[in-house]
Amino acid sequence: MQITSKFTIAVHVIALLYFFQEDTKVTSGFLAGSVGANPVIVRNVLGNLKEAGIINISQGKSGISLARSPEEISFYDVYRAVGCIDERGLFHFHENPNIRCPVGRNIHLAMDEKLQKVQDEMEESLRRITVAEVAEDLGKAME
Amino acid sequence: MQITSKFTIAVHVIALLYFFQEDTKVTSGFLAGSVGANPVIVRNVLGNLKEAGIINISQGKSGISLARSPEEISFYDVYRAVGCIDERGLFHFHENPNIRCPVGRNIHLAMDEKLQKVQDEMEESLRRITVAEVAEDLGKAME
DNA sequence: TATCTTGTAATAAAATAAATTACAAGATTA
DNA sequence: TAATCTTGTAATTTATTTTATTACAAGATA
Repeated sequence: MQITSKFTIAVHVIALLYFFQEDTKVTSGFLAGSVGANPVIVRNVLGNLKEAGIINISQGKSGISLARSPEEISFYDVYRAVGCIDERGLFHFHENPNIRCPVGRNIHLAMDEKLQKVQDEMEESLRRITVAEVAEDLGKAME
Repeated sequence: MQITSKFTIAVHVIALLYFFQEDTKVTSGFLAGSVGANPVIVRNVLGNLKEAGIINISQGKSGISLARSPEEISFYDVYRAVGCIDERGLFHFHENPNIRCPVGRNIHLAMDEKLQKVQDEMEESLRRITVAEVAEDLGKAME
């Protein structure tokens, strides 16, 4: 299992905006060209990012742009925006434990809190990284 | 995306062994009955756990049993044993960034280390939880 | 008004996960 | 030793999820 590529696509898109929004009218086609994914996928990601208040979308000459600076965009913000994880959580619990078995009847209860903690800590890790750090590394590599 | 249910199945199986191995000849059929999954799925999980040195498998009257105590089995041990995450890692990187774009060319490099750190920290969280804690909570719930 | 772009629905294709069927081989025990 | 039970595993199918594609209406601009 893996976290959907919508997440890395979104970070890639934000980095593109950071480097190109000043000089270029950025469109979904331009972004899709660098990402190497279908423009509709990119447009969906863009819709998610807009809804989360991370970017502005305009069909006019201003094009697509960042709504806030990369320092203010954490990996967690992006991960939430693109809906990496739904209400079912990070772990997939097997569906049909036998309730006539004392272990089967209680295993969900006994594990849920622990699995939630792992997920919470993972999300905490994502909060500690910002897109600014990616932009910085990109800046160095692009020199 | 979600981590495969093989993980929760494996923890469930280990808990069953803890509570039943003394009194019962535990077979894959017995385990599958409590888990509510196909016996072949359970047998595959059992094979993984055996390979990791977590359980013993015998076709004789001793049946399937724990090779070490629940205190010595962390969630990480189980997660590794059942191969939740392959060499590609927790995050799915989009496959075709455009190498003619300076951002597309370097985005992988700029993100990899950060994503790896998130994964490492998630695995560290898994190391801090043992199956003994699950067994303890089960014991309480089963009273 | 002609053109470009976004938003979105509907499908389709690809990848992954889980279930199922089938059966050979190991171990037991009667 | 023969009959039975169980594991290990391959092959196949089904279900689910992810990604791509096609199509087009509607917004914005020049």
